[in-house]
Amino acid sequence: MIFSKACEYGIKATVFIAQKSLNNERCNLTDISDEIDSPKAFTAKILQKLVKAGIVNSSKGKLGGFGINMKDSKKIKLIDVITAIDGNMIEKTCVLGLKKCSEDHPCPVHNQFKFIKKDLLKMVHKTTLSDMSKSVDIGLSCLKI
Amino acid sequence: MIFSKACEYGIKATVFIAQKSLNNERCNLTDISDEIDSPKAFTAKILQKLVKAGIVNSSKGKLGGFGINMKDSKKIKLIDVITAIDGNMIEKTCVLGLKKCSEDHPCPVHNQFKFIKKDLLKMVHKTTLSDMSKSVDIGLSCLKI
DNA sequence: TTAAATTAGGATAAAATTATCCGATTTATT
DNA sequence: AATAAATCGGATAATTTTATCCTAATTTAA
Ligand code: SF4
Ligand code: SF4
Repeated sequence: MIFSKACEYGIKATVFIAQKSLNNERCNLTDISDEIDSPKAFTAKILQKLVKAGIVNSSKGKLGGFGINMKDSKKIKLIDVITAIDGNMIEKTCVLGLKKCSEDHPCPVHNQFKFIKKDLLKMVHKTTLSDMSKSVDIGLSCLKI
Repeated sequence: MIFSKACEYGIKATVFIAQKSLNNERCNLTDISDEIDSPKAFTAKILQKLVKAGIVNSSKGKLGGFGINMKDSKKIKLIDVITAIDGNMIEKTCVLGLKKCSEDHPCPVHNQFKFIKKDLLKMVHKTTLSDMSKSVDIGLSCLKI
């Protein structure tokens, strides 16, 4: 609901990598899928997308793994991760999925729903990777179970 | 996003049937899938669910079709239609899909998201079939294109 | 230089969702 | 009674999403 499974994993993975990067630790695929409780091979595919989108960096070989630039994690917003994986459908698609959606061509729930959508978009544009990873780091929130 | 395709069709179909019932007209499958622009056979399956859930009534044979009791349409809420088709996942599942979700076991976006979820639930519990169908009936909203 | 550990990427499989098909049943009309 | 129009319901197909497998390429360390 709202996000695809791939996107859920992507968000959790990104937050976990960012959290590790807080303490200058790199992490590998096994760490990640263990910590966020996700299928390993599938998570690998998602990480590739995030690397291509420039959200996380990766390195091969022994001591390789994934990381996120500390400076970046303050600039990267939740919406960036979502867009990298699910595309921009969160911006354009909506409850009843009309082809054409606007104020003068609304579906029967548009006026009720538009405020919720606005809040949702505001939230994902505001929340940073840094916010989320710090919250996990100090034990205020969890990534699995 | 948010609702499955089946649920989108279900909501639109229900609203259309309710609108027709406003003018004491019954409608058949062909009318419905034409008016909401949905695949006919798939829509038939969804209508069966709605009939079983007691949201719409159906009759077979010539002059058969679907209808909604006028009195009912004031009592039937959007949440009832959603639950009939998608089950109650809208109530229990959430953005990052943790297995256990609560105030003392939150994911990193729980505190931002909980208000949005609350608003969404409030909305679907408040909005009636009558509200939606009247809005379509007087041309304030549309079910396709 | 060899071995081990890692990401990258293509091919494929499994599962879930969406969609179609067809025969059975019901009902009104002729 | 026959016919036509409608829903019902089971079987199946197509598509999309989720998940796995395997090989290649890269990098470190022994
Ligand atoms: S709520 Fe508004 S934007 Fe969303 S589908 Fe309905 S008309 Fe379109
Ligand atoms: S937002 Fe709250 S309820 Fe939803 S997955 Fe996160 S912790 Fe669970």
